[in-house]
Amino acid sequence: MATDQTRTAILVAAERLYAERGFADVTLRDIVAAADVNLAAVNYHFGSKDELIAELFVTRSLALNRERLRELKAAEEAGDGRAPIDAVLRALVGPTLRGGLGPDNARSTAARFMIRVSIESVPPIRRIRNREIDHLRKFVAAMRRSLPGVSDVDLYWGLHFALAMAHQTVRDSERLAKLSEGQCDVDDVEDVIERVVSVAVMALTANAPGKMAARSLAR
Amino acid sequence: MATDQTRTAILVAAERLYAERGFADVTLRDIVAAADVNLAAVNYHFGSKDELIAELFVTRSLALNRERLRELKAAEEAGDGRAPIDAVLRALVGPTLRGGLGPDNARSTAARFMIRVSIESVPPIRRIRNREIDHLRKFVAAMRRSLPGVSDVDLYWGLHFALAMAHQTVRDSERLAKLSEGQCDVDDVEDVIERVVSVAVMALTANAPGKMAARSLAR
DNA sequence: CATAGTTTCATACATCTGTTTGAATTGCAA
DNA sequence: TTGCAATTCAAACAGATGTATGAAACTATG
Repeated sequence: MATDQTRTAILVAAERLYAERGFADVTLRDIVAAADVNLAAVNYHFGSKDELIAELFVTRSLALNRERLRELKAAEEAGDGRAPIDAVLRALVGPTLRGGLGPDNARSTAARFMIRVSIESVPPIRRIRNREIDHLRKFVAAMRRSLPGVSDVDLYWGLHFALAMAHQTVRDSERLAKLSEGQCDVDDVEDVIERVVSVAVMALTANAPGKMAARSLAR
Repeated sequence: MATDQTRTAILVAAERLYAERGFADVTLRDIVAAADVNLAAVNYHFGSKDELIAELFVTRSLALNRERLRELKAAEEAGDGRAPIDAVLRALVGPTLRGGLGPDNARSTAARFMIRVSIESVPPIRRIRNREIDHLRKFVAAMRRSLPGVSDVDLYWGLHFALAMAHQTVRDSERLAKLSEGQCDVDDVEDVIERVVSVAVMALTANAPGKMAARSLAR
């Protein structure tokens, strides 16, 4: 039995390589070299390169969604089914940021792999990725419960912007670090989370009661 | 002379294909087929595939930066060297959003190409891309003039978030459209610009006077 | 120990990639 | 028209890539 040593070694090596260098220039031979297994092992255990990628993605995708929903549920239960909006947003962007930022050795390859996925959009994944919509809808619902006065359109935009900020921060934390010459500490993960969440909260609540408040300000 | 018909045809075809399908799976043969020229033409006119990509990127990058700075200058001149913050941000994200959104036939392939670049980070481009930092610094300076009370760190984060929202909106407007079942109209470009700008303005001004206002709210 | 099933391995295969080559064609000046 | 340089073209090249094959090695069960 041996717990599928080879299979596991391939999965680990592939995820690390994809996370580091992207899908474009990681070959099967790179993977098997890193995993120290035979070239044919990938096709034997997974069928094809695409199926290997798909399995990685499905696994990580489910794990990320599970973690998000776990945090959301905890927040909603603490508030009798209605979580404060910042808690909802924290459950949405927290897992991604926690995994993707921090000192190099602290970042999970899993999270960086997921970022790659969200960036490069390789064919075997594009098909699976539609399920993400259903997952996000659950957060829209939680946001609606939290902010009954806000229109759906604004909720969608708020969620969209929150994810945008979280993603871009993980994807290109290097540019921000360079631009700010180290003044923006992207390794202080909890601070980053609070920044993203607070901006998203403002976006959602600014024009909640009176509407048009901040919007007209920006005209 | 013939104004380099072949050269131009290649550039046009390559930009369109890269914008549509990304760098990963667009081959030289795809490009020459779309441009209706001989396979060897790319190497004859550009030297290599990488140099073709680099030329496209440099051209578009300069054009985008020029347009941003033009809008910034116009705004600052209108205000005696100090533009309101929303005008600065509009100059930053406007050109990108205007080119990358709107009905299909209105989107410039140039803008979509630039989005691809910002996503996929192919080697020949990664080297050139450092100049972007210098360009962004000019906007940080303008933001500092506009909001003298805001700390540099907050300015950097504000710029970062503004670009994040703009980019993600162009990159994945499809997901937002699907999620909202068409309720979020990403084709209304000016509305999108105002949304992005207004959120970024809030992020920058919320804790400007008293500090900690919104941050503590989100705790 | 023998045997059946699983897994590993070296190797080969077909295809696709960017690039090169050298001849053919074109455009234009003398 | 002639001659020369610039451009186009078909063809080939070398290298890399994902996959397939069939023999070898291993594992565990009877």
